[in-house]
Amino acid sequence: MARLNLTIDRSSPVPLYHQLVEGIEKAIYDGTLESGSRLDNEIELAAQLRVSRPTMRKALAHLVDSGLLVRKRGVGTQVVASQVRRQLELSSLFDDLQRTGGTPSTKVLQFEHSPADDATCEKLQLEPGSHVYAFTRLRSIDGKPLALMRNWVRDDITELDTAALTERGLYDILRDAGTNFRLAHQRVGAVTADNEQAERLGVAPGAALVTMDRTAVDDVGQCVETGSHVYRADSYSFEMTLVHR
Amino acid sequence: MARLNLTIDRSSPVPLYHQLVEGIEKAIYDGTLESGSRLDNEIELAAQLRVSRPTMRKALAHLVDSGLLVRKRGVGTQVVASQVRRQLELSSLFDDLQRTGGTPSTKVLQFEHSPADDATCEKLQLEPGSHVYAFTRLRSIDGKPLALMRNWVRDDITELDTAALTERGLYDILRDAGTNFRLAHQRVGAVTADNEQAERLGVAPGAALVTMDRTAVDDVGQCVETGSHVYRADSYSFEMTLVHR
DNA sequence: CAGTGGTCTAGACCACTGC
DNA sequence: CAGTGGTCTAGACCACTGC
Repeated sequence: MARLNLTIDRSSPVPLYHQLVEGIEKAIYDGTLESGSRLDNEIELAAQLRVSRPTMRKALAHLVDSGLLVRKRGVGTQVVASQVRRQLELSSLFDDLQRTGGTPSTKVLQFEHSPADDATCEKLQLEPGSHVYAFTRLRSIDGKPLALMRNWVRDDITELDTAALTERGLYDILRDAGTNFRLAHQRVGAVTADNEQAERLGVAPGAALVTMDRTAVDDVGQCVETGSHVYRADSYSFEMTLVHR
Repeated sequence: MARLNLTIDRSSPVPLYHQLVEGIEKAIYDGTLESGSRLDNEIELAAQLRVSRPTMRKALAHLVDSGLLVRKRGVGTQVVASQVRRQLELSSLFDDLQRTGGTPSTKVLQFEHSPADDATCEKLQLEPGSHVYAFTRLRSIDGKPLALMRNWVRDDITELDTAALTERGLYDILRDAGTNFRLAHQRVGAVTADNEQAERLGVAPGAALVTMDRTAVDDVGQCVETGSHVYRADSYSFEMTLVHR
């Protein structure tokens, strides 16, 4: 039962519970806390680290949610098996593409700013006839085509154009314009490539593609963006970790 | 700004915060709390419902996590747009298949209880040469083939056989045997059907299939099960909601 | 039975938001 | 500036687990 050896900085603007999370994460990843090992009980941990029990609990709950710890009443708190943890990785929200490591590039195949059809207005919760940005991008990694992405974005957040979308990711642009994303709903499926998709993505017609439809919501409950993407199945898959509450 | 009108039962074994969650969920779904409307601030809500502020906060945090509310410091708490909520649905852990509504049936195509290969031992974190259950099932809904599922399960939880797997879902059996699932790591992708898969699933060779590989962990950090599944893409997709913390 | 996490309270102080 | 959610404390009591 390894004793935690963290230093907490009370003058830091970083919340105590978050310092605890980071410290424990680090201890798990560098091996101080071994895979499968048990932690002291939360009351003792709180005393050792000189924080209140609720603060300690908040940190532990966060680590449970992110899949690093499992807890059981009457039993204790354990570090989850490393085999599983290794898969978790850093799969944070919306950075699917960066994760792969290569250099991404984007080509804007089509761009317009025009009245949205009814289905799009419904999805983005806009008045019928509202204008939206609609565009199609081809995303490549190290020059190799990976994804064909069609998106619709509300036009009252920031101005979009082909140049901006070529230079930067959509979420990057929207975040800079003050959007705080909170929720995304995704549907992932499969399809075979039609002739156009095959040509754009450099695969044979009939090759398997991963499809992803997404709608994203910001911190004031507003639908900001909806998109319909296809990815080459030979070089892309979605990873996710489900935590049972 | 709709006033919440819930009744809290302090003699109930159901935790207060959970009663609050259920009450607010109900108010959202039956329209008492309209899409996009603002709730009173958490201190007032706590006073109205005669609970402490931390308890109220715990309930609200849960609703934020499940995608029904969005909060912003200095601004307030709002109900998220109904278009998004409608998609969230009840996508709880591991009930992917039940969700579709039809009557599921299962045919066990292959079943063995034998020493696992090294890759499987690694995944399930077992000593090399340990025995595991390995089996392949065909899952149909209303008689229509939907999924071809290959699984490996540790053998020290409960006894498995073809009859049990034909009658009941794997997770159902394992839960009954005392397993409390906590985590699952999934990878979802796409592939085209080979001849055998096509025949089993009743599609043409080359048709698109959704692939899913999963490893599941219980509440003591142990890997219980790993599986590799393929689904007909024309009748199946994965839905998920990502919440940004 | 002792050990553990789970729930709940009543408060204090603070940081961010929007006018 | 008033209004809001975010952080933190120190405690009480309870329910489940495994021996």
